[in-house]
Parts: sequence; C-alpha cells; structure tokens
Amino acid sequence: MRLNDTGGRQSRITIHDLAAAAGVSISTASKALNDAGRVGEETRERVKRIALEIGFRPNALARGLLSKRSFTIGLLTNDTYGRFTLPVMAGISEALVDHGVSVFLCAIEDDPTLGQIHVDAMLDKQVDGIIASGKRLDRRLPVDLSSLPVPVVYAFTEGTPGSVSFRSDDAQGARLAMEWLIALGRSRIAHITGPESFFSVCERASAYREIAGDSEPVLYGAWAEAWGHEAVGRIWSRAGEKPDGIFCGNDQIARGVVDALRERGVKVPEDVSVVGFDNWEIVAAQTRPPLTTVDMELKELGRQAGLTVLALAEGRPVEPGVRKLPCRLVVRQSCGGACKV
Amino acid sequence: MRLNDTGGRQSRITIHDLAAAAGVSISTASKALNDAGRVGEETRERVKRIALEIGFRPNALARGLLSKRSFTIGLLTNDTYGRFTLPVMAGISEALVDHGVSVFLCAIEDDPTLGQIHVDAMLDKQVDGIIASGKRLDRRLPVDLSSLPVPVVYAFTEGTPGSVSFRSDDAQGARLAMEWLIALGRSRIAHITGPESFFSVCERASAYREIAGDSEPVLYGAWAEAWGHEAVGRIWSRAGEKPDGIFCGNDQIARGVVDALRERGVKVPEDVSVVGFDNWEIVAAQTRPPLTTVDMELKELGRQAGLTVLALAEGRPVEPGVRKLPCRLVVRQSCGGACKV
DNA sequence: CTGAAAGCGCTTACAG
DNA sequence: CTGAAAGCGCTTACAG
Repeated sequence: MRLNDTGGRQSRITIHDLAAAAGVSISTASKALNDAGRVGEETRERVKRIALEIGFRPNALARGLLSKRSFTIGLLTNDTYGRFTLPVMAGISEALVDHGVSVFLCAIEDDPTLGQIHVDAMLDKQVDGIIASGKRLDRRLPVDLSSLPVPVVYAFTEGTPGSVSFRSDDAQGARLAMEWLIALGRSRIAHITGPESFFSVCERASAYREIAGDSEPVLYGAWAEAWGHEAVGRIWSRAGEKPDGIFCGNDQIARGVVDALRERGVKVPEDVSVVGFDNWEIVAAQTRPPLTTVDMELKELGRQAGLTVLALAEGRPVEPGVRKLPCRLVVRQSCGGACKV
Repeated sequence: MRLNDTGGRQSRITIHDLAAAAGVSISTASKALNDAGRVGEETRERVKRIALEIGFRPNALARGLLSKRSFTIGLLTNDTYGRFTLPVMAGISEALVDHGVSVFLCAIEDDPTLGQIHVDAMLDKQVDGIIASGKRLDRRLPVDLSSLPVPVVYAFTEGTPGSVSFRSDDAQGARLAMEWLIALGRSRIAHITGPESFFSVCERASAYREIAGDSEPVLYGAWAEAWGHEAVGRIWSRAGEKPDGIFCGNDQIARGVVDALRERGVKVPEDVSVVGFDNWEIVAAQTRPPLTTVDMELKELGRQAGLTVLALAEGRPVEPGVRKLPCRLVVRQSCGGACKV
C-alpha cells in the first residue's frame, strides 16, 4: 500500500492513492475521472466523490507526457516598460485560464542570446505554442521564431511572412479621432506625432491626411511631453490662423500639448480640442483636463492572440495573415462633447 | 527504429533517437549527457557531440516527473496596473533564468475564485514554488497560500505569519529623501503624501517626523497629481513662512506639487526643492524639472524573492521573517544639487 | 565501462 | 463493467 510517507513536505496524492481509497484499479479511476471508457455509473460517481474528498488532482506533467499537450504557452516580449505587453498579457491570460492553459512570461529585452535561452527553456517545457509580443508593429523580436516545432502567433510586433499576427488598426483609430473632432465642429486640425520612422506614425498620419487634406503639415518629433510643448510653441509662433483641434500621436505628446496650451492661455477644450492616442491611464487621466484618446484595445488583442495559438495548438485551421483590430475612442474632457456620437 | 514519422508537425527528437544515432543504449546516452554514472570519456564526448548535431533537448516534463522538480515557479499578483509587479517580475525572471527556471504569470485582480483557479493550475503543473506579489505591503492576496505543498515567498505584499517576505524599507527611503533635502540646506520641509490608511504612508510619515519634528504637519490625501496641486494651494494660502522643501509620498503627488508651484511662480528647485517616491519613469522623468525621487529597487526585490523560492524549493534552509530592502535616491533636477552626497 | 529493468504518474487500447 | 499491460521520455540503481 502506497502512502504519503516521504517525510518532510508530504508527497502529493496520486491516482494510486485515489484508486486504493476507492477500491478500484488505477485504470478505472482514470476512466471514471475523465468520463472516458466504460465505467459503471455508480463507480464513476464514487471515484469522483472520493477524488474530491482526498483532494486528488492529476499531475499535469504526467498527463502532458502522454497527451503531448502541456496546457502551457509562452509569451515572449521585449517590452520591458510593460506598457503594451501588460494589457496584451492580461487578455491572453484571461482568455486561456478558462481552458486550463498557463502562461510563461519571458521578458527578453533586446538581447538575442537571452531570447534564445528563453525560447529553448519554453520548448524544453513543451509549451503548446508561443505568442511573440513587443512594443512596435514594425520591429521583429531579436530571435528567430520561424521554424519552431510549435505554433507561433504575433501580437503587436512584426511577424514572419506567412504567420498569423494581430495588431491594432491605427488608420481606423486615427479616423475615429479625426471624425470626433470634426463632429465637434473643429475644422483646422493639426497633427503632432512621434518619429516618422515608426510605422504606426505613418499610418496614423496618412489617415489624418486623408481627412485633413494634404495642405496640413504633420509635425513629427519624439514620443515625449516636451515635444508636445515644443510643437505648440512652433505652431503658435508662426503666422496665420491657429488650429482649433489637435490630434496627437500619443498621450504623452497630448499631455505636453495641453499643458503648453494652458500656459499660453489657450483654453482646452473651449478654444482647442485635443485628442491623444493609447489611452494610457496614468497620462490620459491625470492631464488637466483628462484626455479624450484612442484606445488600441490591447487586451482584446491579447485575448484573440491567446485563442488563436490555442486553436493552432489543437490543430484547428487558422488563416495566416495580419489581423487588424479596431480601436475605440475614449471620451474624457479634452475635446468637449460630453457624449460619444 | 523510431523515427520522426507522425506526420504533420514532426515529433520531437527523443533520447531514443539520440541513443540510436550514437550507437549506445538510452541509459548510456542519459548518463553521458548528465555527466552522471560511469561512462567512457570517448563515449561521453561522442554522445554530447551528436546530441548537439541532431538538436536533442531533453523533455522537461519527463525529467520533472522523475525528479519532482519542474523548474517552474508561479508568480501571483493582483497588481493589474503592473506598476509594481513588472519590475519585481523582471527581477525574478532575471535571477531564475540562469537556473533554468521559468515563470508562470497569473494576474488575479482581486477575485478569490480566479486566484484559486490559478493556484490550482500552477500546483497541477507542479510548480516548484510560488511568489505572491501585490501592490500594497499591507494587503493580502485574495487567496490563502498558507498550507500549500510548495514553498511560498511574498514580495511587496503581506505574507502569512511565519512566512518569508520581502519589502522595501520605506522608513530608510524617507530618511534618504529628508537627508538629501537637509544636505541641500533646506530647513522647512513639508510632507505631502497618500492616504493614511496605507502602511507605507505611515512608515514614511513617521520617518519624516523623526527628522522634521512633530510640529510639522503631514498632509494626507489621494495618490494623485490633483492632490499635490491642492496641497500646495493649502500650504501657500495659509499664513506664515512657506516650506523650502517638500517631500512627497509618491511621484504623482510630486508632479502635481511641481506643476502647482510653477503655476504660482515658485521656482523649483531654486525656491523649493521637491522629492518624490517610486521613481516611476513616466512620471518622474517627464516632470519639469524631472524629479529627484526614491527608488524602491523592486527589481532587486524580485531577484531576491526569486532566489529565495529557489532555495526553499531545493530544501535549503531560509530564515522566515520580513526582509526590508534598502531604497536608493535617484537624483534628477527637482532639488538642485547635481551630484549625490 | 555499458545496458536491461524498473519506475515517475498518468492514459489508452486490449482482454476478460 | 473492470483491470492488467504497455507506454509517454527520461533517470537511476543494479547487473554484467
């Protein structure tokens, strides 16, 4: 008779213990628990009841060895800041916990060696799939994921050709912002944004251009409050009519813009409406007035990425390609217009 | 002869394949790889070389089943915001990756049910230990971790009696801030901080009192920029000498304070020196001028917590109790004094 | 020095 | 309806 007898931290309850307690063989115990095979109804009930009583939980390592499924996936990210990865991660975790899947988090900075170590560690642990995530749509992770023995899905980072990847629809997000400004009666809308080298900057800028026209200048700069400040200085010091709306490339820039306007005595939102991008709470909600801004719905993005690796891991077919997820406008006070159209 | 022949995604290379390729038994292959048992030097080398060539990597699930070690730990946190957990997590991951340990991240919000599900999932997966982390030193996670079959370490959250827990030394951090202000010649130092219900608020406040004396008032409020603003308004509108230094309970408050002072025409750091707490980059670095602030060294805290669960998991003895880790002053421009004492 | 055997905890054909 | 046997991929006494 096997018992918890190793001394020290007691050894866990195994299916042997359960079978013994229920007076059946381990194969019957197994089948009863999993609602598999032929087992008498009464026996099945009894085994299940006793399993609960003695607190039996199957060892996932043993199961994984047989089933070739570890119910584990890896999340690889180079976003140390965590600004983008955290919501993505929360979405993944939320979507997968219901399926019994746990997530390994691997922060690899931009170190290829570290990246490889983490990938190897995950593969050794037989992850069912990997989600690669980052902080830029137009940058690859510093590690090659193209020919792994497990499925890979990309979220908020550039994927390899033929892969499945998820990203926000930045053009649609920009349109949301512009349409909101226009609906509020703004007609001279400026665009102050980040570095032109960013793909998302270009995408937002061309959506802006499509609506605002080619004559309007786009001001490219750093992703920083200071740049928002400086840009306002530039616009307000040049001749001609001033904008009555400003669409900013992110919330930090928007905050700089709002602060700079206030310091010049320009009222937000009375004189000028300002929209941000990212809906980064700590910035957007603390700005005076709080920012109306575009939310990229990263949690939803994570959720879909999670469900997709899962599908792939289970061998279900998934169309390769880039999936763009719609953004959502979050209305606070920097534009006026209390309610959404 | 076993081969990769499952069709579809090729099955992984096993020790059988390695043994066959090297012309030895699987036991010899195993011993050669692990530098265990008696194996001829030449054989050992050959097995290792071939393992590398064919890309053999042992299945961690199989190893774990035997060794009772999964080389996996779980990180449980209710800090959705991720402000505290991310650095802690980075430290844990960094410390453990060298030991081949991967980290499951479980964000449980404040939901006890979700917490239990994650804990069960981690135990099923045979984690070697669990690190519980949070956003407040004086709050428990909404799930009982006191009698788990694996070791538990608490980081930046309250532990159960008799457990091992890590936290920042907030009193020492507060002293760092105050001593820095005093060294810069400030003598009338105010303290604007968060809600009195927070343990860390009380600890920082009493360290402040020890240095500033009992006569100085501590202004308690919300953890928000708006409160920093308001507090400055209160202080500057009352009679008597104004402070020449302000020690703030966190960076958000400090930012509100700095903005409010600027708006009143009070110069920072010329007229008043301001110190924050947290060293939250997005706030501290973007303030004008950037904040001198106290860093809780959460990454180091994570590192130590990680190494400690590992020690516990390996059966090495660890003193129970609360370990306070020293904070570090980060000097930027909000105090003057270009270089650290 | 090398290999056959047993076993980690579980599941799944296959007999009875 | 139930159980003995084989096996997932590996390690570790134990023989040879």
